[in-house]
Formats: sequence, C-alpha cells, structure tokens
Amino acid sequence: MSDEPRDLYYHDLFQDNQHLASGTGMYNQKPPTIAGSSAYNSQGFDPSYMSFTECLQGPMDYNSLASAFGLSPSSSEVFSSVEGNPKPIDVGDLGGGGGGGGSDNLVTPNSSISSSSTEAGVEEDSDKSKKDGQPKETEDGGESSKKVGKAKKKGEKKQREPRFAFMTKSEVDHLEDGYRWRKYGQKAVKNSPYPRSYYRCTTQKCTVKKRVERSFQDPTTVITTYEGQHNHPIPATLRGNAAAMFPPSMFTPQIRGPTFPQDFFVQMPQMGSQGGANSIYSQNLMNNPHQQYQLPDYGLLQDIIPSMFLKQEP
DNA sequence: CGACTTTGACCGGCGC
DNA sequence: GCGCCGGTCAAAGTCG
Repeated sequence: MSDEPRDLYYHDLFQDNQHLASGTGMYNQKPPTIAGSSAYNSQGFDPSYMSFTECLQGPMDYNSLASAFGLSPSSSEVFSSVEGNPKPIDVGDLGGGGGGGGSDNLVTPNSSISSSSTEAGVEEDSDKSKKDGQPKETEDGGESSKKVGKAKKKGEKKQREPRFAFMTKSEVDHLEDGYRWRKYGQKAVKNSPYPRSYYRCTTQKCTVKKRVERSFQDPTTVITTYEGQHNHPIPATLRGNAAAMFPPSMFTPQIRGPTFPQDFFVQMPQMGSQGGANSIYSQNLMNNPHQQYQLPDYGLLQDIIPSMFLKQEP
C-alpha cells in the first residue's frame, strides 16, 4: 500500500467542477517560481501549482473556491456531498489511513522516499519494541477500563469525518486558526524525524480534530489536517490572538489586501487525476512571505477556512 | 487551581 | 495469527 500515493484530499466536487479548471486552464498551469517546490516534486507531489492569489484573483469566485474546498455555497451543508459520495473519501488516510502499513501520508507519497529514509522508523521501532515488550500492567490493577471510550460494536467501522489538509510554510508547528485546540497526542512519524501532533477542539460537543506535522522533505512546511466540522463559531477570545498572528484584516472580510505571514499551501486533488495516480493538488498560496496579496471581496483566507468546518446544528 | 502539554501505554485495523 | 502502525487515552507534569 505504501507504494501507492494516496489522495491527500478527495472530493467529488472537484470532478463536478472540472469545468472550472478546464475552462480556465488554471489547474494545468505550471507554477511560477516557488520556493521549496522542488521538495514537493521530489515527494511526488504533482507539480501543478498556482498561487493562491491567482486562484483568488482569477475567475474562481467564492463559490468556486468553496466548492473546491468541498463547501456548498450556502455552507449549511458543508460536507453533504461528501457524505453522499459513494466513493471512498480517503483523505482520512493521508495521515496513515489507520494502521496496517497505511502509514504513507502526504509526507511520503513517494515510495522511493519511504524506502530511502528509515531513520525515524528505526527509532520508532526500537521505542515501540521497548514499550510493547514491556506491557505495563500495574496502574489499574489489571483493569483495562482505560479505553472504555473506544468501545464500539464489532464489525462497525468507525466512520471518518471528512478531512482537509493544508500545507503551510511556517516555523511554528501549531498555527493559530482562531479555534481553541487541546493537544491529546503526539506520535513519531514514520520516515520522518518530525513528530505528528494531534489536537482536539476544546469546545464542548465539538469533535473536530486537527493533526499537525512537519514535512521531513521541506521542514519549513507544516502540514495541517482538519477532521470534522466545527459546530460553533470561532471563540471570540481567540480572534484577538489569531489576529495577532495574522493581520487583522484577515478576519474582516470587508477589508482587503492583507499581508500573509507565510506561504500558505492548500492541497487539493489534481483535476482529472484519480485512481492510482497521485491526485494531490498543491496550491502555492503565497510565494513570497513579504509580498502583499489582494484578496477579492468574497472573504479572506482565514474566514474561508474556519467556515469550512462550521456546521449548523440541525 | 484550571487549562493545557507531555508521554507511555493501549486499541484496533490492516498486511503478511 | 502475528506484528506493525496510526490513533487515542489518561496520568503526570507544567504553566499562568
């Protein structure tokens, strides 16, 4: 399984919206000079990039972008098309796809990379063997009530929430996105010296999770994977914090022309590419950290992305 | 003292 | 069936 590149993000809407790409050719464009793009190529990423600016300033309007993200324009059925999609939405596997060798994620979509760098794996294995070889039995007097929450019926596969993955050029692993997150785990990533962190939204009844890892090929790139949909607005208290990191204008759709603090990548499936092919579609949103970008009227990135996970309560 | 992080252990899925 | 592996739990530690 590890030989086959996996879809970072799969969404039928991409097929539905293929006219967007075929009509404009934007998805077929070669990117402009992109810092670090070679790393993505070497990772097996599709070399078709476009800048987020191009995307936003191009013919794609908010609805198109929303559709590209899997949003319905109304945003009240954010993932309805996903849920109704009979095809496997395997974004959930980008971080490993569950156990069983599904360990290849977007960090290692390329088998040659997987086979060529094993240092992290070795470390992890030794660590694991240490742990697995010495099962600790003393804590609860042998009672394994620790994992009661994970109990589920036999044969009932846990349903994965739809996921979105973003690649962000940043020195900070955990990027502020306006929501409150609690870290609940960290794991060594196979074939990578960088660990993967697991976060959960701290808001009650919100089941959204977030996974953050750093690309071992391009350590300046942070890969953030969101899973699920927020059922609440962004905490007001955090808007300020986020605004401290991101320009305030990013949170006010009325204001245009923010300066993004870092390159921002959005990974999406490549148009027309499916099946065994590497369907990863990377967009380079910002090539130059210091460059100013004009965002169109339909909102700013930071408004778009959180809204992707906002689901109205029934 | 509450919220959050760290970290070792465990669970379950999957491939062999 | 076994082992690997990603994901999660939860106790302990840290921080403000």
